[in-house]
Amino acid sequence: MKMPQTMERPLATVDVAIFAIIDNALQVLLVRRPDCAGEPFPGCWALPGGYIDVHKDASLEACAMRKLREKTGVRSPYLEQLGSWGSAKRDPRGYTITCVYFALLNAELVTLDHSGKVEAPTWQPVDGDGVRERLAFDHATLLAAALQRLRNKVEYTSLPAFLLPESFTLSDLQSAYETVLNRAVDKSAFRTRMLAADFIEPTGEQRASVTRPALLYRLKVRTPVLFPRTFSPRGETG
Amino acid sequence: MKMPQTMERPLATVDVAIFAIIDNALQVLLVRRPDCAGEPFPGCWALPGGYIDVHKDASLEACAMRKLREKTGVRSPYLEQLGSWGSAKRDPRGYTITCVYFALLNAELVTLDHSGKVEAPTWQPVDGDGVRERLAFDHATLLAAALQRLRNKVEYTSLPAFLLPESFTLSDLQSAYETVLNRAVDKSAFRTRMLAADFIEPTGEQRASVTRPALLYRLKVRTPVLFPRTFSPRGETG
DNA sequence: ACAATAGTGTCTATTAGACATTATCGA
DNA sequence: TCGATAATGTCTAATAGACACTATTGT
Repeated sequence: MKMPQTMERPLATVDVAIFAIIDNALQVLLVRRPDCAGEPFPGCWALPGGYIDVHKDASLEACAMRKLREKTGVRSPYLEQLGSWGSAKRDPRGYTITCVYFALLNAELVTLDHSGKVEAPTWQPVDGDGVRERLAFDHATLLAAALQRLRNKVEYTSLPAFLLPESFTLSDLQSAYETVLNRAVDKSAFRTRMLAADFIEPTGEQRASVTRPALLYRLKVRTPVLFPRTFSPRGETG
Repeated sequence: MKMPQTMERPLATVDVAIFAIIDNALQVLLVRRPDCAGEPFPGCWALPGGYIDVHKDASLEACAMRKLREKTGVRSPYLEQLGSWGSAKRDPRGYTITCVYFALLNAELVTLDHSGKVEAPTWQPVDGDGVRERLAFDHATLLAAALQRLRNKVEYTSLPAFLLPESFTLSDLQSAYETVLNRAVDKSAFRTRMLAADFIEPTGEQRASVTRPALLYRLKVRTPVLFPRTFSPRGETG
């Protein structure tokens, strides 16, 4: 075995798929690749990300958190490692490894860097397994994997709660589930399940409305909870 | 942003947690670190792994497969990416990133490299969240994460089937589940669930025995299936 | 016949899902 | 009073779990 000092080292990056619900639709934050000579995929849309800085980033998660904070200003989103991709071909500049994270956050907390630069991050609605725009590198694959993980987990976890503001109603929560799942769920079963899972608690406040006011809830725990079953219409098993 | 060519690149490795059932116990394959000057953790137990070879390893999974094949001779185990860990401190030689995989295989397929070298791989029984021996680097953390993922998934997937030989009885399968879960499961419910999940099929053969012979089954699909519910004793929800 | 394991049947508590009904607000 | 949404109640089909029972082999 060669010594590590003489091994040819792959490039290492971190990319982040940042999701939020905007206008009742699941959206993902994208940036534009720089349009300079020598840069691959110039002007193309891509997931936010970049090289790991071995001096700044104490860990992979810290690196993902840094990139997320740089683009959105948000400091404490839900952040989960999705997986890593590595090959000689995914980047024309050579063998690269990317560690991909996905984040869920409430869009109201985001202050986008609207410096007017063309690279400025932009929300794009999710359409099927990705977005309408063509993405740089293998980012379409990464985004599809993130969406698959998200939709899969939403069936049996409290993840959509992290797309909501601090306090929310059960109807808000149900709407978040329905947006991500892209289908309606039964109200009664939904409420029973959410309350049984015991991860939210009433704030004591109500939300005023032109109709009957709804009780407001907040998260009891910052970590997602798992439900013992998946959502499934009657009769389906799996 | 610095150019990639001038960026300080972290070292990139792949480690594999390889599990099998031996003597009715879950065991993991470990190697010894070389006992040379300059090597960190000399003579210490560790997960099999090593540097990514940008010329040999077309992808991360190919790299994991290569390391697994080198240690066990097995070519088609169940292999799943667990996650990646990276920091400046996990290896005294500098900032490293490791992509960790876990593999499930049938111990009978394995031909260990018994060259007599002290680095030769050895099966060690899983004990709680790890093994009795102290592990090099942060491998105790990696192994604990692999065990947690495995045990978690066993509650709602067909993963234990990959620990069995080509053909097996339902009792074999149940035993594999019970070994990994470290608890008994009800026979009737277990059989109903396995057959309903429709991922195994009878081979048409029976296994002769001193008692009533059992029907043999084989996997219908190479990929694991998900059950709509977790195993759970009556009344528990979660 | 017996021991031992394979495989099935029965019963019940639980609960998801479907949907109807009631509650509470502003206008 | 009415419209709209919040919240709860009722009914039923499905099923997991517990456990008893039957089936099939070698000795």
